[in-house]
Amino acid sequence: MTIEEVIKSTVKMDNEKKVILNIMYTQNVIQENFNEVMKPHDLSGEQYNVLRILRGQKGKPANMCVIQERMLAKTSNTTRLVDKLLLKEFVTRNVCPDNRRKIEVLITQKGLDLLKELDPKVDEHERLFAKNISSQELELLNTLLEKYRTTKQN
Amino acid sequence: MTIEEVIKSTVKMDNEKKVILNIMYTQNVIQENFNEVMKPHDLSGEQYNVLRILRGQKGKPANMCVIQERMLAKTSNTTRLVDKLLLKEFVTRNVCPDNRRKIEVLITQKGLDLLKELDPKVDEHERLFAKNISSQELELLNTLLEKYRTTKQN
DNA sequence: ATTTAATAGTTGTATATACAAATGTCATGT
DNA sequence: ACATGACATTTGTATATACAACTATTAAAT
Repeated sequence: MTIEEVIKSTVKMDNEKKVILNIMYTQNVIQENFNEVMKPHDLSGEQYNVLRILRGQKGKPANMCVIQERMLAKTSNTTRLVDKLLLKEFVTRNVCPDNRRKIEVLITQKGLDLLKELDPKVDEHERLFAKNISSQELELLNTLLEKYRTTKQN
Repeated sequence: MTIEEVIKSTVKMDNEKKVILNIMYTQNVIQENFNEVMKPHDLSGEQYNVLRILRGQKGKPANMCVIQERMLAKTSNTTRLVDKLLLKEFVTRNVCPDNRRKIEVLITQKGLDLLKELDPKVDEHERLFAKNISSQELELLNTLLEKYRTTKQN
């Protein structure tokens, strides 16, 4: 389905506009599919993202800054995401003894178990769309997106 | 900046995962930039989107269904978006006389004036990223995104 | 030692997203 | 006419995003 069909546009659109709509809409499709994967586990996509970051720490505690800078959506509110994960006992949160401004967030065994259960589902989700294009095209798509978003200063 | 640098990942990531992160992050970058354009006018990106759809109706009233199906984010709440636009007097809302279940939403002159003022800024926003790649690459990017998101039933 | 600035995180408010339930209206069958 | 189901929209609730204001702590300057 072309992006014109998606938004039921009848007028001709130039490629500059089309690419923006294509990126926005594709992100939407991916996200909706991902949320479907998470839904049976009562986890939002963003909460999953935080858990994944914490696992990546490999036992080293992460403070809020670290979580924030590893997230895709740089403006999301880490405090409240961690609140939700704390309620579900997927993480622990403690004041850092060396610097009491900082917080040490750690993933619990319960959190690690959940991630392990989710791993194959997430892998499948990633392959679902990727298998629509060849591996050369996949690599090209990555290169083009990176190039597209990197605005040269001048 | 590669996506690995963005999320400060040290481990090797396969292209299936990378492309998802690239799409998600690129959408984020575009959206943040777009919100910056809208901010001085106290308009959210989604409110702008509804106004743009209404202008596209060329005087023909749009009901909620029509607005919804033309929006990129298919699950967004049109009622409340229109509420906000109504408060700012950018649209009118009336019950459809032929079918009282339906609502006729129309853009006002004030709304049209605002869009006219925004047009050049939106054009500039679209070109900002597009000029990072050639027109052939732009076309290729559109094709790849479309192909990527279109999952074959089987 | 005290002020000032920087840093880390939390909280408040408005808006948007996601989804289910509820309301009101219309179309159809009997 | 009345019940039933479909349709169009609204409302409620939980979560997330965007952003500014606030609190607490630490570091630096004098």
